Amino acid sequence: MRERWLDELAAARPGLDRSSTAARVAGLLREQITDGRLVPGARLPEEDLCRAVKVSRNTMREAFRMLAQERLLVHEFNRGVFVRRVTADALADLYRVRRILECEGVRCAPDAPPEALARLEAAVLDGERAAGAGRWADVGTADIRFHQALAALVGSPRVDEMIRHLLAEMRLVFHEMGSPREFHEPYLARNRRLHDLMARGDLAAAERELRSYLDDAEAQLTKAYRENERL
Amino acid sequence: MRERWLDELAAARPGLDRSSTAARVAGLLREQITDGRLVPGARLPEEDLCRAVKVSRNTMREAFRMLAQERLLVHEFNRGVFVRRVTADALADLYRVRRILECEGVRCAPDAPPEALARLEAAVLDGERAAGAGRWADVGTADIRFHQALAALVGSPRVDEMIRHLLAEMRLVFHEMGSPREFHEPYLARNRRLHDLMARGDLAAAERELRSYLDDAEAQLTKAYRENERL
DNA sequence: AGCGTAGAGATTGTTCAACAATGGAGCAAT
DNA sequence: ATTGCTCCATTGTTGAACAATCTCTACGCT
Repeated sequence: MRERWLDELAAARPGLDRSSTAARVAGLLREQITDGRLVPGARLPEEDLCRAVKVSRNTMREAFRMLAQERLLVHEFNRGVFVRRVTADALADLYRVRRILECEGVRCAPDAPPEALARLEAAVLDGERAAGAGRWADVGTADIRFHQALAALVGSPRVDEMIRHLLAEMRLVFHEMGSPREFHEPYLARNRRLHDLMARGDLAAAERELRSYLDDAEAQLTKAYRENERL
Repeated sequence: MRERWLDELAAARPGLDRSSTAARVAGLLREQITDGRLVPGARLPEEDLCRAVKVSRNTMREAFRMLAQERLLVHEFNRGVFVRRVTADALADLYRVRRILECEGVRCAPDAPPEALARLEAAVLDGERAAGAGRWADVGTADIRFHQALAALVGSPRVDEMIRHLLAEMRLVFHEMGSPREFHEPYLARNRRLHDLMARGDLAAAERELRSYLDDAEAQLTKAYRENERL
């Protein structure tokens, strides 16, 4: 192989690449959504946002498209864009795919580079620290980073992107039902156990644990959903 | 349950929903790309296309964005949009994800509805018919439909969408190296064998066959790629 | 010849203003 | 209460304009 460092430079280029204003606007909105300041179901009127961010309608619509593709927004023709409301069906599908990708991550753990495993442990530690300090929102963030690191063990850029979008949607689900504390707390210990099983190399047990973890979380969220739907 | 037929109507709605012109334009371009009339690497100048399709630049750019999100086009800032060239690395990643999704499809076969399995067999038959008639392009189409049906066994809308995009990219790969005949012919029999193994219920053997199938196809394409790269 | 520079021309990025098309709210009539 | 109608706000789409950036050519230098 010739000039490996050239490839590394080429790979780092898009990071330094200046982004279009639409992308930056999309970033702003994404932040508002994942932080929960824009609640699911909320409508985003073009003109109001244009005035707020001081961009033209075209670029705003461009930003909308991006976020719609990420499934954070839904675009209803001739009606406008809304923050996505994840239905119970979509939630089930979300977990179906999470099971596939994250379990594959567990199976790939032996072949994964050490940094990838280190990120996994870092996420566990971050979660534990945040819980100790009572920062429950950060516990949620660490949990998401944990599962992201899990899927990243596959070592596939595509899988990375999929799981990133998936977990961004999970944030929508969390915001739609509030109460970060009760929900995230019990999963802290399970993240830790899962990580330890993998570190020990017991992949079969790790996969079982992960499956049961996801089953429980899905059941809990689905139950909460059904109750919410009564409103 | 009350008013079941209402839900069915609601489910059928998006089909009748008229689409934006941007979406239709994107459809046109998508067809040109997957049919190979637009070769990978080709540049798509905004104004030329606007004049050809008689839409404004804004809507054309909107169409571009959709296809860029599907990875059929790449959008280089201040340089324009191009038909995607799949690199060797991207090809490897493509197969990595195909292995994950399609193998999962095999494992889900027992729980899949009969229609889904029927579509699988239909794709096999279509391929065999097309091969008998010497329509090699159609053989390729049937092959893609076969693998799409395979992943569809998972029964997940998300997986369906992923595999659809993945296989659309595979078309790009095929077009970049031409010669549909030699490439698709040997896989006809393997599709048939794979289907029969699954119909017989021997999932373990089916998964082994699928993995070897994908390994061989990837190796063959990668080899062709390395040779092409010398140009 | 090889290399860096400068400027012209072309293409893209972004904005703006306008009009058509559509959806939703209110109101009248039955 | 439901239907049919009108009016208004919002979105869909267009076309033109200007700024920013790239590409290419020509030029001058060593």
